[in-house]
Order: sequence, then C-alpha cells, then structure tokens
Amino acid sequence: MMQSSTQESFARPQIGGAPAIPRTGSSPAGGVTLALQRLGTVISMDRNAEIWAQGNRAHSSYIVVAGCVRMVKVLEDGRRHITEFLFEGECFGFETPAVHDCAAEAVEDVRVQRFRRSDIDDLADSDPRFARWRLEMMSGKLCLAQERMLTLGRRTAHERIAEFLLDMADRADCTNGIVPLAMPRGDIGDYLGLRLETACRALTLLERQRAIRLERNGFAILDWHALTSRANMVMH
Amino acid sequence: MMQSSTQESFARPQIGGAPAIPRTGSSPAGGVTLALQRLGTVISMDRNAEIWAQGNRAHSSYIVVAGCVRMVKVLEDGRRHITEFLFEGECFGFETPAVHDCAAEAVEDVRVQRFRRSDIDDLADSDPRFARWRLEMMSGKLCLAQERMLTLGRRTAHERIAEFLLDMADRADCTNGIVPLAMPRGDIGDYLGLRLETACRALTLLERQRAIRLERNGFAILDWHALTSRANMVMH
DNA sequence: CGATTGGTTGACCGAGATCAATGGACGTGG
DNA sequence: CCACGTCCATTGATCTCGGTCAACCAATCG
Repeated sequence: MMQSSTQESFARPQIGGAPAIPRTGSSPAGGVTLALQRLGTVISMDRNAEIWAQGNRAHSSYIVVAGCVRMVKVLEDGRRHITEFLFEGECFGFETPAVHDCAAEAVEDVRVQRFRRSDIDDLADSDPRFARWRLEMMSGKLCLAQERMLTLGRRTAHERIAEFLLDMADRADCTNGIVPLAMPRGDIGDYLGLRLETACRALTLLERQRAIRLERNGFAILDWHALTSRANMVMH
Repeated sequence: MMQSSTQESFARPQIGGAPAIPRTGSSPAGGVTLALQRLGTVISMDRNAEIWAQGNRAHSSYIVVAGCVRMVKVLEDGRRHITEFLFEGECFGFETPAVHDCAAEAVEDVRVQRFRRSDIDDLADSDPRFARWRLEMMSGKLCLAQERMLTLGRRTAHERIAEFLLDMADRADCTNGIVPLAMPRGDIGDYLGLRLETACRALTLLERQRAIRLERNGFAILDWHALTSRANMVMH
C-alpha cells in the first residue's frame, strides 16, 4: 500500500508507468475542468518575469499551461528559497491569505491561465466536486511540504539531488528518455537548501558513477536503481 | 500591512498583545465550534503515546484540548523530523490522504478531542462556514510549512532557535512571564533540523548573552529585541 | 539509594559553504 | 562571419558551522 502520492512518485520503478494516485496540485479532471476553463484567461510571460511579488495582495489563482514556474521566498540579506516548482497542469495561488508570502516567477517562457479568486470561490460554492478537488489539492500540497521539510532538515546533499532528479523524471513526459531541467543550477540549490556549487558537484558525481548522463538542459537516467538507492527514500 | 499570520506572530513586540490574525490551525470560532463540539469525544493519552502511526489508515481528525502533540516523520535509518508542534485549540489530521504520512504523538500527557472524518465531511457539506474555516486552516498550515522550508533550508542554527523561542512565546499564555517548553531538547532539534547538542548550545549561548533565562521546563525572555534581531525574520 | 532520563559541555571531524578561476554556449553588434 | 560580453556550469582550494563522540551532572522515580 502506497503511503501518499509523494512516496508513490519516488517508488515508480521506470519511466512510463502511470502513477496509482495522480500527482497533487494537478488541475481538476473531467467536467470540473470544463467549468474552470471558461473562467480563466491564458497569459504568456517571459523567462524570469514576476507573475506576482512577495507581499502583493492576492487577487488571482493560476494553472500552468506550458513551461515551469517557481515559488520564491527571500530574506532581505539575499538568502533565497524556492518552495515549489510548477509544471504543465499544476496550479498555484490557491492559498487563502490576502497577501502572497511567496513570489511567483517564470523559470522559462511560460503560458499560465489566470483565474479571479472570486470566480474560484463562486465555483467552489456552486460545484461540490470542485470544492472537494480544491481541498484535496491543498491537502496534497501540504503533504508534499511536510515531505520536503524532512528533506531539508535531515537528508544529505547527495540524497537531495537524487530525490530531486527522480521527482523531475516522474513529473516529466520523458518521451525520448531525456528528462528536461528547465531551471539553472542556482534554482536547484535554492530548492534543495544547497549552494549551486554543491548541487553541481553532486550532479557530476552521479554522472561519474554512471547513474545519470547530463545533457544540455536536462539529463538521462542510466541506472535507476543507483539513483533510488542514493535517494534513500522511505517506501512503505 | 502584515504579510501573513506567520510573519505576524514573530513581529509581535511583547507578550500579551492579541494577534491581528488568529493563528492558523486553531479551532473554529463561534457557532461553528458548538456544532463541532457535539461530534467529538475527548480522550486522554500518556506522554509519548502514539495517537496514530506513520502509515496507518486515516480515520479521525483531532483538536488538542490540553497539552502538546507532535507530528513526526522518520526514515528507516532513524533520522527523524518533527513537522509540527500542536497546542491547545490547534487541530491536526485534517489532511485528506487515506493514509497518514506522519505519526502523531503526545509530547506530554495530553487530552485530545477525536472526530470521525465522515462527521467532519458531513459538517463541511452542511455548514459553508465550517467548510470555509477548514479550507483556511489547511491554507494557513501550508503557508506555515513554506515558512518552515525557508528556515530549514536557509537559516543558521542560532536563527532557528531564536525564531523557535519567539514562536513558542507567541503561542503560549505566558501569564507569569515563563514560556513553557513541553518538549525535550531532542524534539526541538528534530523540529529545527539540528542535533540536540546544537540546540542546547544555541540556547545556552542566548542565556549567556542575557537574551533569555532558561528555567526547569521553559524559559523567560529577558531581551526581546536581542531575540528578534537574532531570529533575522522578515517583517514586511 | 541506584537506575534511568534528559541537559550541558568539551574535543574533534567532516559535509557543505565560500572564494576564486576557467571554460563553454549563446546573443549582439560591427 | 567574427569579436566581444554575458550567463551559466564546472572544478579546485580552503574554511567553518554544525555533527559526532564522549564525559559528566542534575532530576526524577522506582
């Protein structure tokens, strides 16, 4: 029995297998999608554009149509943390606080679908399935956040990188065996609580050990077993 | 303008001031409480008792009536992380996954009120105010989790300890100026991604600097300013 | 009163941070 | 097309914060 969709993600033995539980944060399925589609407008944004700033009032919620978005928190001394990367079909900005406590930025050129929060709330009021989906989506993000706390608090740099690569592989289409990495090394570091040099060293070590092959903007997994054992994940 | 209730907590200049935004995770106010009260049964548990185990099926949700509860994740090699401490009036086990991905344990002798999940769902279906409260509670926990990721990924041991003490002070009644610390040093370490020795050293350093005074099972804040500047929090 | 549990402190070590140099990919303008 | 500048990845050398191992003490509880 899988413990949660997080665990499930990392347990997947090979590229191509469909996850038993859909990844949390993905957009709603079936009829709910249609109702939502009509409410949103698609916007294109350039690489590194700020979708909203930390401290902005929260008016809108979003779904990623294409590309990769990052959620960023910064301290005034410049220390930065990326709480989440979001890919096609995943949503962000559904938290209820009136003011954003993270910035949202485009990692690469992206298209996002924007929704007015009032429209989202109205839809939740009129459609119990959508309300249920929203609650489960938030709940899933909370579980993922708890898993990430464990990673940030207790895992080594090498474990973090291996876990990250497996997560990226799990979320990507991966038609040709090359898993894309849209974000620069610095972003990977800020996501994992590491410096970019450390992220870099861990990646090249994995390559030297023939577990992965680094490509232009991505990587290929050569030895899935080596990677999973490196990640040291709990598989209940 | 405060950015979130998390930020608000740490910005509070002295013990006794009422927060502008109620702490997230607290039990619902007013009429909603009454409806919920009837559904729950109060249970007493001994110190270190397991309320539920990691991997158990999730049947119940809880509110803390008295004492302190911890949410614990463990790796099979023994590394442990505490995702959350919960105090009187705060709730846990409202996440939707069918299987718990954290254990819940009593830090000290506690009383908790248990609710059947089906009852919680029924109440949410029949009372929109309760449904709204539940969504905001989950959302608040998600924001706190994001703040904690920043702490675990980017703050120093000394910053983490100062932040932790301010959080504890903010959440406690603190009638007599002594902030209780129900949990042992090891738990503080596991909450902050530190070893217990490191937590201990950071605490005694703060005491030597006359910022706090350590007591039997708690501490007194002697120099609030020293503590907040040590915590290095963002105050928007 | 000994046994157990939790807190404190010291000595030393190592994973990851920091500082620095190099090189490749890419874009732009002449 | 080439020269130059910018951004990013990589690698090396060194340093440091926090981890590790260990001793000791105080409080609590049979």
